[in-house]
Amino acid sequence: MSRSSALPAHTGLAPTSARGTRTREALIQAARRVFERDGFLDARITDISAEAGVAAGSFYTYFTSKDDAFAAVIEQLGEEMLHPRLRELADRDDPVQVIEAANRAYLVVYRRNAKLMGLMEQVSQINEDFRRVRLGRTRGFGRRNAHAIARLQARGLADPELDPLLTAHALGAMVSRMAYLRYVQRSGSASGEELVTTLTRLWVGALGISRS
Amino acid sequence: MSRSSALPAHTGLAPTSARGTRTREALIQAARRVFERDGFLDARITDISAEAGVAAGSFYTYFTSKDDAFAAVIEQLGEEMLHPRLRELADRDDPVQVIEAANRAYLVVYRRNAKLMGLMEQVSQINEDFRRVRLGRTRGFGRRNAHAIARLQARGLADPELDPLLTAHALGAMVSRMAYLRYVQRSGSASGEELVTTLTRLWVGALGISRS
Amino acid sequence: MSRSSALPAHTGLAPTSARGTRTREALIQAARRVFERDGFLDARITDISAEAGVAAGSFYTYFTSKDDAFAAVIEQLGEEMLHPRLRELADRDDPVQVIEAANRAYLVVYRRNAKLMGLMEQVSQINEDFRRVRLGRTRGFGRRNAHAIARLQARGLADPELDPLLTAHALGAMVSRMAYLRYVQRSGSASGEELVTTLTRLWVGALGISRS
Amino acid sequence: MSRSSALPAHTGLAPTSARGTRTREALIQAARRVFERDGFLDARITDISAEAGVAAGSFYTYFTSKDDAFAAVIEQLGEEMLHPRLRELADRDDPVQVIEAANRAYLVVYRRNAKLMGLMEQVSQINEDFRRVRLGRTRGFGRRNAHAIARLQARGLADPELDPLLTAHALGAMVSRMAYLRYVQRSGSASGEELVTTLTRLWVGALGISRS
DNA sequence: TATGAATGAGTGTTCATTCAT
DNA sequence: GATGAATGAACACTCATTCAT
Repeated sequence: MSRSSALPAHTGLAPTSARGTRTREALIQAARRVFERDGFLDARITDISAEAGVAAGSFYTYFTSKDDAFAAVIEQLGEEMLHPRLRELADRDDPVQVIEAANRAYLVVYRRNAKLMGLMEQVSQINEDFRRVRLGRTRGFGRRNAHAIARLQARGLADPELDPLLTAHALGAMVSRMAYLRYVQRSGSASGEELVTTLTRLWVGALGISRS
Repeated sequence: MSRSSALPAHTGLAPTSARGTRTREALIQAARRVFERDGFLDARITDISAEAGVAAGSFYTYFTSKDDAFAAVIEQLGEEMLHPRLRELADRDDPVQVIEAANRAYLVVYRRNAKLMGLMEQVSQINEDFRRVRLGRTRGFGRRNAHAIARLQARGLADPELDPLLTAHALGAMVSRMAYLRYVQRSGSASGEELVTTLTRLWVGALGISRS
Repeated sequence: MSRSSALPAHTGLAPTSARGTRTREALIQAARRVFERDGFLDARITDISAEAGVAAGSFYTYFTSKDDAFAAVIEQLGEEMLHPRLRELADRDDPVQVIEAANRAYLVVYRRNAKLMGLMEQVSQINEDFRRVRLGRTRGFGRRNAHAIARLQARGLADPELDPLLTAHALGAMVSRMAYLRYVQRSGSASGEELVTTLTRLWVGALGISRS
Repeated sequence: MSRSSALPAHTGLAPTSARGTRTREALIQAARRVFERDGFLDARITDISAEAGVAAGSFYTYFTSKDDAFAAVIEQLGEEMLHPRLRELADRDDPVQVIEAANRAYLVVYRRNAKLMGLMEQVSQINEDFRRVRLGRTRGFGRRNAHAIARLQARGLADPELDPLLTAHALGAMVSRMAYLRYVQRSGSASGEELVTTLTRLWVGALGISRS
């Protein structure tokens, strides 16, 4: 999935000179700082320009709007880290270990990018384009995890009664929401390992995986 | 729990006359319609006044701000319906039935108030006060459900290894997020009963409740 | 000079009942308090009504506007106390004593009504009507004092070269401005007696009255 | 005395380009015209912008508020011309000539800037900051003139009984108030020279300077 | 490319005043 | 007379976006 189809269209100039590349990069970094500091709504274009050390007008040399700049910031995150994924759930692997590894990896990355994840959450509620993009990603991850769950069912390792897609969405939502509550809202005092342990145990139980 | 402790302070006049009560009520209904139609950010005070059939200034007779009006709209929801709750988990009841009833009740109410629930989600991302209020409620429900889970553990019906509070939060988050995705984002095509069935099965499995 | 010709026309109802008289009086007292507390510009009609313990609309039963209410407040002062006046400068009196008595009397009254005098100063700068009224009074006092000065000149007691009217205005302005600076602006630390002594000495010297 | 200590803080941008300087200057001139025409309270920001031939928003590029713009207008006056001052009262000079020169100079400047002086008077009654600034200036001039009077006393030329500071304030107030009445309020018909003659004679007599 | 001044549409908010009850 | 809810004109101010230099 190319970025251009996933995120709001970017129509600012693609920098051709080294100087341009530098300015653009400075603006993206500045935008990230300002967004994280003030939130998306309160972030002003002039603040971003000032933070980047360029004139107000220069912003529009590289971005068409605040949304556009936000898209550029988000792009850095990479889509891979936006959802927990049961990678490489090879048939010979221990599913519990795979689940635990996926949850741990997700939480670690989430925590490291907590400010930005919170921003994503915020902007998704404000901007229709981002909401759509985000929903698309959520569905994609749901499908992939659903596939992994179906494999577990086929191997007789998971509760065959469960709808794989609904289950994948529900368990994914559980993990990402807990990460949001803990690392963005700073709710609770659980350590990362406590979260991993509990969430994994919930996954395993929910999927009906026997702990042999 | 008194409203004043749960929602941002309201400082507009409390109407003393019947006419005032009527106008205030008309404004709240109008605000709800405008919020649901345009979203919180795009809702304009004048639109609300116009929708209520009163002069622009009359809005300020009853509300101090858009936030204040939103709080009045939300108040109608009542806190009880904002989270799934394991009510009356009496020791003699079948826990599976209790869980299923709680999930069903929650999803039904959520669906009926989907627009408003989506607004809550949005405003919580925009307004610090609402975010705080919401987080407080989430924690309250978490504590209560944690208590119910601990009871199940004490009765030997639920996995004793699980941390009751984390578990309560995680499973609650799973349900509310699925409701949000299905009824606000309109993602997927699952029926309400399919959601109830799957979510309940996930709860039961996750908690390690044996289906006798 | 009748009040009605000197102050902005009052068109509110003249109260006919005892109850009406009481309400009107309460509003005047409330207006004075609010004006003194908030200044003329920041005083709101509703504040005055509230301070008087009546409904907002009742204000207009007795006054047509904020200006009108202010006029009613000012009326209490009486015009006599607004300027220093050389009263009873009988030919047989010692002019120095007369001047000193006039200055002392003025300063004492000014000090007692300092808040209101400051308001007068303020409103005169804001409201054309009051400015005119005030200027008319100033001129009236100037004429009367000019007459007294001319009498002193005729008796060979005052510098015959001085223009009586200009002199009367100038010395009057000196006293009233000092009172304003000291009691409204709270500038300086001079006592009332120090002011009287110095101002009187300045008058006497300025008029060329020999201290026999 | 730096401007920043004397006038309310200015927080608008300082123009860096020639164009900006021109626009700012145009706005100040426009503000002066509008203030003089409509008075401070009735002057609207949009009128000032329109008068300057710029867009409404441009006002805020250079000023933060109406107060701020007024401060910029006033700055042009310069503090020197705001009060009569006994300059260069060298010991060998004839004090009467010095006093007369000071009064004449003050009245001439006052008359030339009468509209603005009236505005100062008005705004000082409305705006706390300006009131304070103005009072500070009044005190400064009072101190300087008090010093000059003390020198005259030391030389045996002025009444030694007079308190120099009170006297300086009183005589200064007399002159500035007469200028206000004559040139702002347009009271009376005295010519400038008549004012100078009378005021100087009053000063000289009040100070007890013998006309040798 | 960079600059930064200029633009101007868009809306919240106040509060004196009116008037139905 | 008293009430207090309703009115609506009026204006300041922001800030994304443009564009001449």
